[in-house]
Amino acid sequence: MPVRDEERREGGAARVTRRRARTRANLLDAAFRVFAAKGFGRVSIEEVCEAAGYSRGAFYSNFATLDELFFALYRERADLIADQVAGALAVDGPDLDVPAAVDRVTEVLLLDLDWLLVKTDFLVHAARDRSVARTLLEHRARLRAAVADRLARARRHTALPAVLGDADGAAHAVVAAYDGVTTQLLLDKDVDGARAWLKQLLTALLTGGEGGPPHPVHPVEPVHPVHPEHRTREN
Amino acid sequence: MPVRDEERREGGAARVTRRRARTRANLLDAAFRVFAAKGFGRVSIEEVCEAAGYSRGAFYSNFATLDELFFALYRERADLIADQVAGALAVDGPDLDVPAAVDRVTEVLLLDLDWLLVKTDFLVHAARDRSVARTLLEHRARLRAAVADRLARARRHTALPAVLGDADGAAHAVVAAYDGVTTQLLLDKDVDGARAWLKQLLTALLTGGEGGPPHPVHPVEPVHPVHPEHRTREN
DNA sequence: TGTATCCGATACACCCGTGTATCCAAAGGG
DNA sequence: CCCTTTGGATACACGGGTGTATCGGATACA
Repeated sequence: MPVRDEERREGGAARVTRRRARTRANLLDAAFRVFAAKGFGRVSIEEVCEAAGYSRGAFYSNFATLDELFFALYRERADLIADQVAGALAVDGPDLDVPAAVDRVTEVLLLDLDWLLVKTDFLVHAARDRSVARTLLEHRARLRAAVADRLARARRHTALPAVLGDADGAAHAVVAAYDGVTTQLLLDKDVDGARAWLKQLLTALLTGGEGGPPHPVHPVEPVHPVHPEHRTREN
Repeated sequence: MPVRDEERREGGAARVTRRRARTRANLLDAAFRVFAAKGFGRVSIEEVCEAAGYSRGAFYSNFATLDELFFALYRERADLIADQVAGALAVDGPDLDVPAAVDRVTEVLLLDLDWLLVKTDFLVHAARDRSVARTLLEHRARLRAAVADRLARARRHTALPAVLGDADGAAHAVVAAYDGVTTQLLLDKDVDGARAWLKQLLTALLTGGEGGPPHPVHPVEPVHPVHPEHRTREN
């Protein structure tokens, strides 16, 4: 039987490790592609292996189950994005330029449609598994905390609307807006529109209705004039 | 081979129909339960039939594929809810009491966690199928139109914040808020908290920061003091 | 370079779900 | 009340994915 990571040589680090790490990464990459294309629920272990150019032996040598791989995949990418967001929030000095920060964060969050697909699959998965849900909630809490922290430090400049409560409440609102825009984006696939719309929403929430965006892009538009193939006029 | 609905007797309506309608309804009901419990991706035709107390023959006599059933199921329930929302919006006279309407709509939208689960599954499904996505977008557009219409008629009383644009923009924002809150709700399962939070968000969006809710319930709370078994303190 | 170790490929047995074809019983019309 | 039509059950053949055990080649260290 293959050994997997548990209980390697006690003395020190594993011995081979290099090849192993590569194939593990390859499997994760392939899985991402396949999951994005067909959805977690419709994917078999074989498909992942085939896409990665390995046989099932390689898979079982690195993961016990497809769920485990999915979890690892999510963790990896989610951490990566969390870092990017943190970076986008940290650019300014000690004080915060809200609209600029909103722009930067929006850019990062709505970058890759495939990631949003996979992330949503993972949400659905977590919604039915308490332990998975817990870790997902922790991730979100971390992100939210970063936002809240940043908002709190900027508070003296632009006062937040009272209805949202403190900075933490505002951070919750930011996340909710992000999730809401994501949902729509998954359906109409209009990334640019979603970005514009998210910026607008965040501005509305954080400034309490003042300071509309410089570009009066058709605010919320049903029509999608952007690149993709053909679009329905009814969104 | 089973016949299915296509091309029944030309002269008039089908002949038996009664039994058929019952079993179809039963299948849909059972499917809803099973989908909610395990997720669309992890459900087989057999499981649905077993849950409904039928054999696979019954299924293939009523549906061609599991996707078809899923689609029918979604349509049915979504229409039902759309009606309820329309009802909740129509209660007031010609003019609108915004906070009251927000309460009623919130109550309807966040009623059944199982429905939210299934709905999200359907979203994931639609995100990868253009035609399915189109019909889902139409549903959403209808709902949004109802909201926008209602908001437009109430505009003279409470002016909407300018950043959102017209009533249609505001309606978009309402939907986004709903979706965002739903996402969080799927993870923490705190229906009451989600309701309160949605009300608050909508109020913030529609009144532009004025008129906080009468109950100063812990605005956005991480801690969930409500009924369910045991909760993590970190949400 | 030799060699012990590890990793991934291959082969096998198995189960589960699918789809179709056939058949029996229930339902409704006359 | 009979008889035609219809709906759902049963039987069958099949494909595909799973998990495990075994084996040969690659890899890192001395």
